[in-house]
Amino acid sequence: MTGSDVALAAGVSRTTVSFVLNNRPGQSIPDQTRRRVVEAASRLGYRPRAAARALAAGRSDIVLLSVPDLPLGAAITRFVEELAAALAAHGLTLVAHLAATHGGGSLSEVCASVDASVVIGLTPFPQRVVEELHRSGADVVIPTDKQQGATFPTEQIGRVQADYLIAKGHRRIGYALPDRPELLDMAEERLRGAVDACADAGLDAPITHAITLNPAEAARAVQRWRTRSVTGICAYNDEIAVAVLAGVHATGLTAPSDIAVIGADDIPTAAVSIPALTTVAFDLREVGVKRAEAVVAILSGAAQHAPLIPITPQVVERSSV
Amino acid sequence: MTGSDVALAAGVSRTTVSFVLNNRPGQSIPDQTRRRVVEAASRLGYRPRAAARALAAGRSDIVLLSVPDLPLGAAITRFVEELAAALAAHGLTLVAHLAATHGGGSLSEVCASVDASVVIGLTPFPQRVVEELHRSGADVVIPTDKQQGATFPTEQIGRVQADYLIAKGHRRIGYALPDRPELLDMAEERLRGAVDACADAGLDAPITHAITLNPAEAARAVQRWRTRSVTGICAYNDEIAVAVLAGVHATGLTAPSDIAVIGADDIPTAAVSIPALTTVAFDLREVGVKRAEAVVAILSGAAQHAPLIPITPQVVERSSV
DNA sequence: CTGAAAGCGCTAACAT
DNA sequence: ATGTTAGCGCTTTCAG
Repeated sequence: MTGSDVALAAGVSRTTVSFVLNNRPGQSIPDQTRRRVVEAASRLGYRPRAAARALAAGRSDIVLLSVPDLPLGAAITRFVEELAAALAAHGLTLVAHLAATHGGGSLSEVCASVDASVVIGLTPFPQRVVEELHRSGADVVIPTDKQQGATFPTEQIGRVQADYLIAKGHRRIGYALPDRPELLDMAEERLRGAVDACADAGLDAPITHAITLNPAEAARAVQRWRTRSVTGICAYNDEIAVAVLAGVHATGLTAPSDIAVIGADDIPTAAVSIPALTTVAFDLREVGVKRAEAVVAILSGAAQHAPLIPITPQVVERSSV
Repeated sequence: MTGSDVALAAGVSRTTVSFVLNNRPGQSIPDQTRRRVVEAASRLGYRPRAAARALAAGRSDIVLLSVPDLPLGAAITRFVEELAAALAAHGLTLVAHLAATHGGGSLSEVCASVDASVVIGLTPFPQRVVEELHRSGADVVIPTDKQQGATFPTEQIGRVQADYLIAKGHRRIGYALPDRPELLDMAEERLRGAVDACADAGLDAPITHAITLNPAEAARAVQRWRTRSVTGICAYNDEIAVAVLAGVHATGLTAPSDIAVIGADDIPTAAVSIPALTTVAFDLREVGVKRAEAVVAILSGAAQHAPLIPITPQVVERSSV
């Protein structure tokens, strides 16, 4: 099933087939001919061979998304779906590279193997990786270290958490950090928002503790917060929040009366934790389509870098605060 | 940086470059020449262009994994990593297609766009989708409806759950099904294992209830189980298990004294639920490498279909049973 | 043992 | 407005 077959079947030349199937602008092809070609193509079940197209055009229509193994929950899924759909609308195809350590190495190899034109990450790629990626054939890599922050700025979520606690009357805030080092980058960003919120409210910066997913260890952290008279905890995410909740339970305390905790991400189990977890949710769907637009703009030379896309986190009130 | 550049730099022909870089067997190339080529290639940072290679060879080295949006937890991540690594060892590259509904449609489009030679799913592809995929250029698609079951059989996990409960003295078992319809296929497989275990022990089949991630609704299910004197619940997965736990708490009961619950998957938060969730974990790493071997075997014509790969689930004892 | 030559299926100048 | 032609970078018979 090649383009020539279609040309033959439609009684036109190969070029014409290419023109109409790619909807090449600046060509005035009679609707009559156009229709014949389209009809022949679909009748024959013609699918252009991606490799040939990429080779000839000098660039593929593959967008590679580097997905770190992070528990971002359903939000990230929606983001990916929306991104894929929006990209597809522009003729681009999204595939993902799942890696525990989203460093360089395997990513650039995959990039070369799939002949990706664009590589997208959730957090900025270090300059070293960016160069590696370009060497592997990527035309555009976003986000990069230099030009901007993460795909979407997550300080907002730390800020919303702290603001909520503060509005509820808490004056001494704690921040529960994850213990997994890969999460630290993202955690610091979220923490920053909480720090700012406290500063704006004239409060001390949150007292941080790293939390392990283990009730006994979480209990220790809770105790330390208590001795510093912390009454409200912002957790990096819902997993950590649930661990903190386990910690307060293990120390014989109860949330929210003794200590309030607010999570982030609104994972499915947040609603069924004990007590039900108050958390902040955010919708990444719009980020997905905005990202896609940015990619298209850069690819077409209409833009240099992808803009930062704000998110608007919203607290989901349940009973842990 | 093309193959000709390397040939020029190494003072050999293009053909020779291709031969040594691909380690083509049946050619006796002097180590001297071989070394010169390799050296030149690495010095120039040569990367063969995937599109050109795929076009000429008639097949790419891309393996596409269809990842449904299911909360399979960390296990799946390990599987993907291992699969990717094992595939890479054979010169194949793994990329993922993330889709909420892992039906046909977009999958086959992505397959065509990335020019994948192999498409792998977690659960069997319906015959219709298999054909679509082949039309999109996939040489091998696994698992298919006809030939075998899922990539790894998960009945085992239902069986292990029920066996554990039975060993603890429970005679009336309940099974907590997810309410999301996309999960039903997999849930039924797991349930089947529990049903078998009960049958083998001479017990009635588990009483099933669909569970929503919502304490009040879960409580209703718990009450119904109670009136049927169920004392032990197997949950489809840990999320559902945590919801059941919330249900027993909401009805004023406590686990495990009033009712025991065992989950599946061992998600990170299982350790910090209240009470800590007893669950069954399984290691998919070996499945990953076995799958990769099967793919290579099929691609080389040494095998027809991929074998079913057994998993050995193990219960992680905590305090909900 | 190495090189020359013919495409793989498609795009894009260039010609008609 | 359509067809002709020349590659894209690589693999792979087939000669030398």
